Amino acid sequence: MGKQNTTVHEVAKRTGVSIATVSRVVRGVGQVSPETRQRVQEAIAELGYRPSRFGRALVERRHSALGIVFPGLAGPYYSEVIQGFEAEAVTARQSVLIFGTHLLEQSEDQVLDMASRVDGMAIMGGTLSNECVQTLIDQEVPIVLLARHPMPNVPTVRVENTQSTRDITLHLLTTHGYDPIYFIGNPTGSPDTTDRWEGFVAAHRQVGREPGALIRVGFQQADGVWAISQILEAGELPRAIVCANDEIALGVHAALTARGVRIPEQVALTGWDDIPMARLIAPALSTVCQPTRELGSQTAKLLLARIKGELDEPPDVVLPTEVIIRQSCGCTHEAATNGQRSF
Amino acid sequence: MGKQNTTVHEVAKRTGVSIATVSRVVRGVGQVSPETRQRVQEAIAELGYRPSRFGRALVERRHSALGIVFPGLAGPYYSEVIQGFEAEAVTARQSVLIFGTHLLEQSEDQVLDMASRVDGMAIMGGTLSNECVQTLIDQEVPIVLLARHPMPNVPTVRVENTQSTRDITLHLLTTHGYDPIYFIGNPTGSPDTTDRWEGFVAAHRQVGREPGALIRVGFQQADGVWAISQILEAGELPRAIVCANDEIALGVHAALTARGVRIPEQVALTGWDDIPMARLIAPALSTVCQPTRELGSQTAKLLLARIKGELDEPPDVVLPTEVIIRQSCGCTHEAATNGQRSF
DNA sequence: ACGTTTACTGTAAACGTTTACTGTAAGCGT
DNA sequence: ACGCTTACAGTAAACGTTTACAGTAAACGT
Repeated sequence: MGKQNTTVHEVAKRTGVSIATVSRVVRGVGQVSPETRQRVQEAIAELGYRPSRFGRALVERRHSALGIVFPGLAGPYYSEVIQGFEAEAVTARQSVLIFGTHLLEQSEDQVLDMASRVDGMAIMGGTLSNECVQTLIDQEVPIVLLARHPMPNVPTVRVENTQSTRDITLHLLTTHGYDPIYFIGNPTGSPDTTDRWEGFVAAHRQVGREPGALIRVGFQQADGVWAISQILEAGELPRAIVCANDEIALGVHAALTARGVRIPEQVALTGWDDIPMARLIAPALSTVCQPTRELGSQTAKLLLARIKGELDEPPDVVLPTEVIIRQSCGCTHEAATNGQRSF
Repeated sequence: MGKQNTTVHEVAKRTGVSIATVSRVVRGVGQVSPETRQRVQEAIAELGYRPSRFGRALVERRHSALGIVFPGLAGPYYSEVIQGFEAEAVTARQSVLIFGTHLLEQSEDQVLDMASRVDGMAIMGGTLSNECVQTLIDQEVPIVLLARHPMPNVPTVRVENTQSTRDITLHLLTTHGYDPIYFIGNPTGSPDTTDRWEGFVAAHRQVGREPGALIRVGFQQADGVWAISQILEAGELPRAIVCANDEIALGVHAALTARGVRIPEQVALTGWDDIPMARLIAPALSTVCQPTRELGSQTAKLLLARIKGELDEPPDVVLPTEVIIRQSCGCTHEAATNGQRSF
């Protein structure tokens, strides 16, 4: 709204009716005679009138907008989740305000600011400190946690991480007999990764082995490359690598390929997310598929219900994931399967 | 703001002062005796009062927020631009509302909606139809175009595309003598790509040759993979490939490597953007570096000036780019240079 | 002692909507 | 002709701020 020039009053004066009538025409409610409606609509068109969000929001006491705060990392995963969220919001005639923290610490103020522009917000992953989330709760901002560990009395939507990562790690350990297996990712960087690391450890315990080394890096392709250089600098390559997500795995794949290391003959590899590129590299990446889009849409649904006050007992929705076996783990093309559903 | 319970009135009543005084304390302007200030601040803390955006925005007639609409594609380029934009906005104490169109057509309504929540907006690339932009202009929404061809009377920020793409193409054509050279990307998909394709064609004309084939695909890694399968299906590989961006080049790189095609011995390759992964693949990617972050920050600066009405003649800012020669074009490590600045 | 400045605080009018309530005239059944 | 319903339209009071203006008391200079 550039200048916000025209108001109901001007439309009313021009048409010779009261502002109440104009308001009724604009919103299509109440009773207005066809000819009056017609005249008002003409005046609206001529003057280019658009109702001010200010006035409307003030009296309606709501913004008709949802917020989502996410780490702001590039990559198809985040993009997909947000699309799912938006799609659901749009059908409920709500706008979506996106805020990417870029993993910066000083973003608390900005989050609070966003809270004053929306009717409720979704908080994705470990983007915000628990104190910050608590502040939001104290201010009675309706929130739902997305891909984050639940907090008391807050609805949560996430995917099953531990069991599926345990399964895929067990696949490497027992089906293929690999040893040692490294984990690349930062378990303290996101709740999802925390759980995946836990699954990785659980698999090793289950077969009575010590978990392999943890290479603690970020979430992007470049981090995967960096991890490999770290590993090589430190000594030998492991027999297999479990990556916290596909982006890292893509970086690892590129780095290993660049150095002539053969996957999976020398080093086997798995990812997480099943992004489009996963099936396009050679060998195709064994990974875990999560319902990314549904994650977003479920979150939006819950948030909308929360705002309406329809949520009695805040649920902790855990969506199922699926281990996808391709070739990077060492399976042959024929053996590859899209089966094992976790949770 | 969940319930937006407390108002100035309650704080005022509790403290025994008028709402004007409360307002003065909150905003830190005007004269208030230290002890009154103290009492008011205590009441504010106790009641957890936070001023309502509604009321404030209504009387101040501004949102204190900037909007940015972008394609919503995954990848570090967009992420960087937005970070630059946000950084600048934050220093001007403005919030940023992000809207990703996801290249969907039906987004006009949502853009208009966003326009009613911000004081001005940046429009990135070919995300919006010209009609839609014109609607915004007609509604006197302050806008600035980002990585898009200028429109009359609208400030624009973009980077130099044509000349640098011509330069890097000429490098392949003359320094290396490659022929034929293909172009992978969609010239109608974004204004940047339009200009890059133009530079590609210009280079060929300049040496009296016909431009090689255009493989029209999207902007992501998967599109690069797909392009290679298309090319192979159609017949021979070209001697070199110019990609519209680094993401595509990464996909092409992965696809060629997977098929055992040697880069640059059999097929040389260049990208655009100089994303972090560009230098990390083997051979390192020759590309064009653009000041991504500055693109975002300049845009925000211009937008802020535009909103304040400080912009007399809307400028068309074109930021310089730089050809980065690494090894994927066929240069040896020694020959690699970070020199040739375009524009 | 008196006018003038100074420091502080309050009153009330915006800002642009929505909406409960009231008013008016026409239509209708008897 | 009379009362009752119905369809339409207007009045005015919110909603939660900011801010121009006015008011009051103390301090100060002469």
